[in-house]
Amino acid sequence: MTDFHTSVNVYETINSGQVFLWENYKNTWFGIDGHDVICVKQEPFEIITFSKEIKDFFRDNDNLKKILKSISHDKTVKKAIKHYPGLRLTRQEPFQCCISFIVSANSNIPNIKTGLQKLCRKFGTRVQFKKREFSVFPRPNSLANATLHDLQSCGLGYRSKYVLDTSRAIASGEIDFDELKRSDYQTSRESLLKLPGIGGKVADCVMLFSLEKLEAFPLDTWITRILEKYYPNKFCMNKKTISKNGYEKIHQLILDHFGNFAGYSQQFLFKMERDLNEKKWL
DNA sequence: TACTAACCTGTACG
DNA sequence: ACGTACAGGTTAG
Repeated sequence: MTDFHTSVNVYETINSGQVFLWENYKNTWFGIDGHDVICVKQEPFEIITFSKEIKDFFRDNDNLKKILKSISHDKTVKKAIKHYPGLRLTRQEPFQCCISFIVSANSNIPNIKTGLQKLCRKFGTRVQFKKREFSVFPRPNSLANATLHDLQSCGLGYRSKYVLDTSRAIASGEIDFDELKRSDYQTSRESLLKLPGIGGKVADCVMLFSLEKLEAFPLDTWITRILEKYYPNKFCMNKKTISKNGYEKIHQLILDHFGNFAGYSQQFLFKMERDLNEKKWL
């Protein structure tokens, strides 16, 4: 806890596929987190929010020592941790996280970022912070009352309909993120899967990055590739696309191997393999 | 139940 | 140049 700030690597964490609405100016990172803006400096470490709220966006209260020990059960994870010792999971505002990963489906990071920025500029309120102007993320109501046409104009493609209908479900109270935070993994997952545009992978992202479910392990194309490459035959990843039932079966095997903090191991593995393949971040 | 194609939209390759 | 493939998946059949 006391030496946390010297151990987190802001650059690595921002550039690990968890967040999209972050910009770097000189030695400072600015990020949109729901209706708030966060400003982070690495050296010396400093984190300030527009709302003046204290946020542990980098999850400084996690017992990292215990968690890293818990997930260090094979040489691949150990290597990834050694390579990215400052990589952390983030604790994000759930609505933005939810919409972000719906938008991320079958897309790429530059596209996702552009689409989300357009959403903010069109539907979010503008604020001044540190002599800069930001458009924060729209509230559920704003998107729920948007027209499909306006969402389309943000370049979201066929995901526009998903964003609209999911926003409506959240604005109406049909889905309550605070409740999902208190629920267990399975209950939370089943609720999320009812929303349009949310399948197993997106549900895991939302749960891992914003609903306190550290056992969530998003199974995307990269992780699938990683499991085939480094854990041959261990997780039965012989298929190109994972069926709904297959997803749950594999997740159980994942928990058996990586443990209850499997989500952390996913982040280290994902970061390592994407860098190895020189994929773009923010 | 298990598997496939279709899907908006940029951008990276050939 | 200009077409084609592909990108953090989900959904409808």
